[in-house]
Amino acid sequence: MAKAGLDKSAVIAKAAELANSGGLDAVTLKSLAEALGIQSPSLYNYVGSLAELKRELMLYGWRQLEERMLRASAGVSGYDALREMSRAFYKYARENKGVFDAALRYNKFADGEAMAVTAGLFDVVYRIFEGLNISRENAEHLIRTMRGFLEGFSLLVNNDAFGNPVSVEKSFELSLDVLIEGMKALEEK
Amino acid sequence: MAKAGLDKSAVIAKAAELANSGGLDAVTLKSLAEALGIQSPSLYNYVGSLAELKRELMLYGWRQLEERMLRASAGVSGYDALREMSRAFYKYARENKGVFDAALRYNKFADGEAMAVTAGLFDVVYRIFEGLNISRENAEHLIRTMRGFLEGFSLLVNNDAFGNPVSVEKSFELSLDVLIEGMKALEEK
DNA sequence: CTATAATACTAATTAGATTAGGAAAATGGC
DNA sequence: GCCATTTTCCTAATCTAATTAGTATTATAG
Repeated sequence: MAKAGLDKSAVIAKAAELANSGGLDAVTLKSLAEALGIQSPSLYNYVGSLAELKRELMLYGWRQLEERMLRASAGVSGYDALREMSRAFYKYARENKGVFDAALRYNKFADGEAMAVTAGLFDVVYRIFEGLNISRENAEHLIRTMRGFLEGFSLLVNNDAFGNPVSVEKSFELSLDVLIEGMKALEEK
Repeated sequence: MAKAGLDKSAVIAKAAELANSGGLDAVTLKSLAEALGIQSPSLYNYVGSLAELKRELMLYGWRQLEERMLRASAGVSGYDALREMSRAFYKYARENKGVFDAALRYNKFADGEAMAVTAGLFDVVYRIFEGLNISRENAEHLIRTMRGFLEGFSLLVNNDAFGNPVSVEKSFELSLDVLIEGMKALEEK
């Protein structure tokens, strides 16, 4: 049997592909092995279990998100940076449904590795908030507001949960307006 | 074999209990049957499959949410009603992690029954927004903003995704402030 | 050119969902 | 109260997917 010449990152990447095309539940060791042209037990050379594979997918998603968000906010500052970063987040979620689903579902502060992955992301976000004339304490809360909105809105869109035909893109932009105006109003008090 | 005297709603209720105590993944036909004191094949007298059971759990969650939100906003109007309703949503999510998870995960506008369940909920929300001096078109968008935030924030809290010790309750209240101030600012334009 | 490690395989086990077929309990009509 | 029907439950069997065990083959280091 010729070796397939795989490595862990290739396995994760293929799992990401499967997740994005068929949904996270379509990622099984069986389907993944088949997609890679090997037998499912062989996957244990790369991952410890199906659960671990999904966790890797979660980390993979957060790494990619960080990269996109970082890139999107480069060279921009203030509320524009916040907007650009939010759009990058949303765009990634829309274009990578399966991986995003994994990122959300296993989005826990359980261990060091998961924290390390999101730490970089937080650096970016904190830096943006520093340029926003917002107190450190409020920033802590408002970042949570943004996280909540971005993750929830993206999840809803990915689930086709908005039943009516009103433009989703417009809803997103208007939501950003509301959030930003709200933050500004808060600081003026 | 003495009959257990079950019916569909008792089965769903027990599934909800299992989901809330051990997480949605802890709900298997095996564990559910055991909790009910019957054998797993007997469950097919009440539900067509595991997938259908989870769907029922989703509907169960939305029905309960509607009831809570309706109750919370009774006798209140304007932005206070929005606040109370949001708090009721968040509270339910916090106190019913497993069911809420099911409600989110299967939150699609797939079929008539799912739409019927959430239709009542939307009536309540639309009525509140009518008292808010917000145009019908904007209301459509802002409801999505609120849904996004509420679902996302609740999910994050349930996943312990907020790693630092800053008060989550305060974050929630401040988020409502921001959202409401933002909406007001929007109307003043 | 060999020793070791890495990669892949087949075969077997396990858990859980589901199906098939049958027995016992409840129910409705008389 | 009694029978026919339906409902509820059971055991046995099947199926799919994860996982484990054990082995062969390919790569790689020296």
